[in-house]
Amino acid sequence: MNYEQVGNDVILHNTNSFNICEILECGQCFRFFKLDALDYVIVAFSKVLRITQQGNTVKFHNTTTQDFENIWFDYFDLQRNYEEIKQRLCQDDEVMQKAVNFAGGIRILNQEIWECLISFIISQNNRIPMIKKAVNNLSVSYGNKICDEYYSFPTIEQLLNKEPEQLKLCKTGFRAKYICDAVNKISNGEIKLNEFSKKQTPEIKTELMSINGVGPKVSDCVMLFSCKRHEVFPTDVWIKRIVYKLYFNDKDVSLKEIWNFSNEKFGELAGFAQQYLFYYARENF
DNA sequence: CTCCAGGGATCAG
DNA sequence: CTGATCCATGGA
Repeated sequence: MNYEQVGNDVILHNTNSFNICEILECGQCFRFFKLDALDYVIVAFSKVLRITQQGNTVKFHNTTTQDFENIWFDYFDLQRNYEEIKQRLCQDDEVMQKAVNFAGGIRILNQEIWECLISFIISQNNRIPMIKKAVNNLSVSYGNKICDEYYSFPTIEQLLNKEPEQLKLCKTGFRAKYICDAVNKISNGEIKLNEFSKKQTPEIKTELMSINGVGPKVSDCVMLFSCKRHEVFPTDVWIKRIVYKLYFNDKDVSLKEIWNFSNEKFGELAGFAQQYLFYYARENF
């Protein structure tokens, strides 16, 4: 892979394991807008980025080499060798071979922790289109306008001292009080998001789960999608279904059995395996 | 109309 | 520790 600045765009050549549709639609991220097939607008880090793709050429519109190197390179996890990851996961595993064959262009985005946390709090018992709407409503109501109809996700300060009833206007529903609790615990220093990178995974999980409305699934998503903890295996209804069906011969198993299974089978690659399986399950069952 | 969604809190046994 | 019920909201 190599890249070059052409006018106002940065163009990636010879990109492998990269499909912008699969990356965005696989459920890890909620702040994007589809303009066309392989033509998306992403809002992250208070910036608006349009991406188009043709084959293994990816164009980042209206950006600079500086932003590409400082923000988007890590955001899209471009330093990681996904070919090797896929090869290791598919070794002696026909299920994973199908999943990877279906969507081998998935990459795990490295998102901002704060936004990721609030987004996945909203995700509980909710549907993806509704989650996207609620997150966007919060951004329009409390964030800053970046350009056109695009707004940055609100900062912690911008959500400070808001009542649950106010946040419900953004269609967050019963989760509004959970958002308030997250804001409070972070703003009073009880939870320090910027120290997560120094901590062990179980320690982060305990801290996240001290927030009302954050359980094992939401905390695993936050750790996988914004803390680079690839050994976790976020287990929701879809993952349960596909793991039963494809690995346990339709036998209903407990959460702990699924975690033990993923840990033994996928180990440090469990998070990647989860994304391939999740997208495969969502689109095919 | 009813049912349910990328879960988790709460309560009963 | 395991299971049932409820939660806002809106689309099917």
